[in-house]
Amino acid sequence: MAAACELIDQTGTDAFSMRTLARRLETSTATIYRHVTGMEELRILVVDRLLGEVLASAAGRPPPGTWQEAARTELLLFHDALSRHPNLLGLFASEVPIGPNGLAVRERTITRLLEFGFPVSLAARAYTTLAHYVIGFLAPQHAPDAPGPRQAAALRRYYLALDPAEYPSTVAAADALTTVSHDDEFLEGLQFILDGIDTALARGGD
Amino acid sequence: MAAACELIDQTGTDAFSMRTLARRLETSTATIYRHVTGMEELRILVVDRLLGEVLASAAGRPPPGTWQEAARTELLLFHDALSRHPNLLGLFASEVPIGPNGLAVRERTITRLLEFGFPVSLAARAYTTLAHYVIGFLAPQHAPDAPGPRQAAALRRYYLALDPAEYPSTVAAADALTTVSHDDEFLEGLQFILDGIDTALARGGD
DNA sequence: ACCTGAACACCGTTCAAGT
DNA sequence: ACCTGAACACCGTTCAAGT
Repeated sequence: MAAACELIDQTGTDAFSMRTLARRLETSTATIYRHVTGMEELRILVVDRLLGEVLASAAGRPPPGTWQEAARTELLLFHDALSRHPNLLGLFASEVPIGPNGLAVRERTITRLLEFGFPVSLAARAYTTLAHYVIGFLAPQHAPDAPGPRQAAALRRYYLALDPAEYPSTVAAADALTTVSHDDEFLEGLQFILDGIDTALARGGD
Repeated sequence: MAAACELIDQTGTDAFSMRTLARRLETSTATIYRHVTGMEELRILVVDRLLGEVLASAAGRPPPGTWQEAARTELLLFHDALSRHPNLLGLFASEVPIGPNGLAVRERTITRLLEFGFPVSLAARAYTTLAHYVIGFLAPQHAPDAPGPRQAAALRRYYLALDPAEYPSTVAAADALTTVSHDDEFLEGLQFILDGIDTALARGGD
């Protein structure tokens, strides 16, 4: 798993294959099949390894003062771990992570919400919504050879070059759509969701 | 593009390749390269074709009464189009869709928000957050041979079989996490975001 | 008991050679 | 001008054969 993570970190998802991994481990592809059932399990285990980092990075933190703080911290830890391993992003789109570390992260987040008095059903819906947001936010970033800011600048130029008669709103919003920093955009979108959950909580959380 | 969409609809993303497409079109792969630059452009064009369906399905609808209604309608049209072509889901994770139909859908959604008095910056942030949510919500669904409900039932059994001492919150929330219908879950998560945007709008939308 | 070369059935992409 | 067979450099996965 360590070798697989390193390989993806260094060369990207596309160059990662059973064969390149076997070469790095100085063994053969057939030997890898003695440890995992196939490519799919390999990817699941790599994802779970990253979630292990998320789990570890939370150790020793002071307990959160509010549920919003708790939720924001959880999401930011996940966001930060993926920032350290941007090439792993593409692995998250396909499945609900249910490896040991995935379970532990989900358990911790839901527990935090319940501790702050959330009804179980609201905690569950809040959790899944937040999880969907963070996946959706991070998924497009892993486009090959898109180092982020450069892509945003290109997108901005593309929007600004559109015919303002046909696309008035897009042209007007070009800056707002593209020049907000990655981290700020993440936090601002997150705040919408947290405020919406707050509204539901105030209503009684049914 | 029609052949490519059909092929993916019928056989899934995995079985879709230059070779299978060429076979269906009764031509050779090299001929396809006379019309598109490669696999990536092909995927972008297929995505844009689906967004064309989204655009068309909105024609002739009555104008929305509130901005929440407008936003919900836009997102539901997108959601419905993907429900008709679940196998196309996997194509959405990788890039911001900027084909002609992608541009038109974005333009229409942002325009609606501006018409209801949104400041440009809030409209842009609302749009990107909603887009990220819908992508993140739909992305995991396209797992191969996962027909949805069956997978949810399996996930529920998996959660319920966990050690309640180690995963108390996950076990307690197992039902809430897995038995809500796909559509309801989508709408409930969406409502969090809409309420959060409402809060920002009431604050003045800065 | 553990490992692996070689094979099988695939990929995306290119290009010299045909019509 | 348009099309394509065949090639190139790859895949994931399997298994008979070796140590």
